Amino acid sequence: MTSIRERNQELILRAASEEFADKGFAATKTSDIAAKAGLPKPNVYYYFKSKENLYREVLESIIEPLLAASAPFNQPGRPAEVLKAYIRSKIRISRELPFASKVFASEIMHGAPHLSPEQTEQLNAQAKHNISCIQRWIDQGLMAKVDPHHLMFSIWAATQTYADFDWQISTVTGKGSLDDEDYEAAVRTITRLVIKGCDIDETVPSASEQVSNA
Amino acid sequence: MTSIRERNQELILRAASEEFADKGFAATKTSDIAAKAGLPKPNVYYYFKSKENLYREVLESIIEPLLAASAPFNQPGRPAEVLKAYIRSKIRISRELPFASKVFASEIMHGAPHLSPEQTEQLNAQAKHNISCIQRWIDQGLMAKVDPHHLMFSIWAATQTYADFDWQISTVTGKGSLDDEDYEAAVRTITRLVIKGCDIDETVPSASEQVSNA
DNA sequence: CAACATCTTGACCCGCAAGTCAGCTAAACT
DNA sequence: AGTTTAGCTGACTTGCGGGTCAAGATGTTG
Repeated sequence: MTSIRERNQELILRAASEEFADKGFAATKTSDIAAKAGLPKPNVYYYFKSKENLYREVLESIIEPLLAASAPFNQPGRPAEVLKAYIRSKIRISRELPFASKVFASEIMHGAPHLSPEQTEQLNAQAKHNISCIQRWIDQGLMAKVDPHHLMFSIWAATQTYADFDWQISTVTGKGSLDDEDYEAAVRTITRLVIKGCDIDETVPSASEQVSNA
Repeated sequence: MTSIRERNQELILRAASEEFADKGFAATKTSDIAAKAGLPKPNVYYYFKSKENLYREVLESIIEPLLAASAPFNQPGRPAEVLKAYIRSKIRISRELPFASKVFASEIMHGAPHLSPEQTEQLNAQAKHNISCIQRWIDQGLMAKVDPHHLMFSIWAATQTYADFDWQISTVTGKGSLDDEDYEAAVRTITRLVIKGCDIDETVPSASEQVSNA
């Protein structure tokens, strides 16, 4: 049916996110996007109104996954489980959506000039919610008094870095790209820092409590 | 004497680092740099050969401070002191050189296309040194077995984030800019995560051992 | 003050990349 | 087959921004 349209839009979007991630918005040429997508330049404009539009769609595509990563904070749960799940999700995004992730980070670095106020508000609200959630845990004595803002910034940064600074990571580790085990090690390390840093004792194993309600 | 030259170069460099930090290399217009410096555009070219040159000088300016931040790793010292000093230095750089710092991060994000091989190598060597230093501590049983690579990535990311994602931090905290106490809290939080995450016990107070050699 | 160097500036050039368009081809529908 | 819609493309326009220049202003030195 509209499979041509869908296929080409997808090709262009994919190419665009790679190019934008690599070079940034301004340094990216639409002709390069077209070339990477294997299409002539006017096709890009046939499917997307403008370079900026295309960029916004790339940005758009990462927002929902990012919000979804905060899901653990939106249900009741003990600190250890929530934080672990959050860290794991954030790392997964850095791994599975590295380009869009990087584009997003770059956008934030420059003051989010292309994000709509609604998007900004949505992300901001979620961040604030997560922080207040942590504050509640502290008040309830479930974890140590670690500044929730700075804790969140550290988690955000430590997980995001695997998308943003992939070049640095490749250079320092000497590996072209990280494998499953590397990402597991990343999750382990960050989780450890956070869990131990917050003095969260993990007496109860994770699986048991969810099945039975005793 | 050459005070005109020095003054104007300084003005231009300062303006340039702000502009490059704000918008990135490609999106920055030399005319905007000139305007921010309060000079006509040709002056920029009178003092600096090209936009790229100017950019490289901004980059250059942050490398030495960054290497200096790793100084604690270059002298013998116990893990707690070294890591604390490193974290504090990195945060200080993010605070005191926020623009150049951001420019550098952006450069790294895009694969360091403007860094000379020597600069890359120097930074890389220092990073590897720091990591092997941590590995040695682990081997000596001075800290827990935390993957040194990922530990360094986390520290780098968590400290760097205060320069790179200042907008996000302002938005989430609701503050226009962070004050002394905020940066202290940042240092405290990151230090805590690292020290506790690495199971480093801080039995010996820091001051005593350096003065007396008993 | 003369002559020399440094600095400043408005006006200009030029290349590059965003975006357009007219006309084409290939599907889809009847 | 014939008509309509969707998709494709080479060739073009246009504006913007990096970089230059030649002439003037302002210092500097003996």
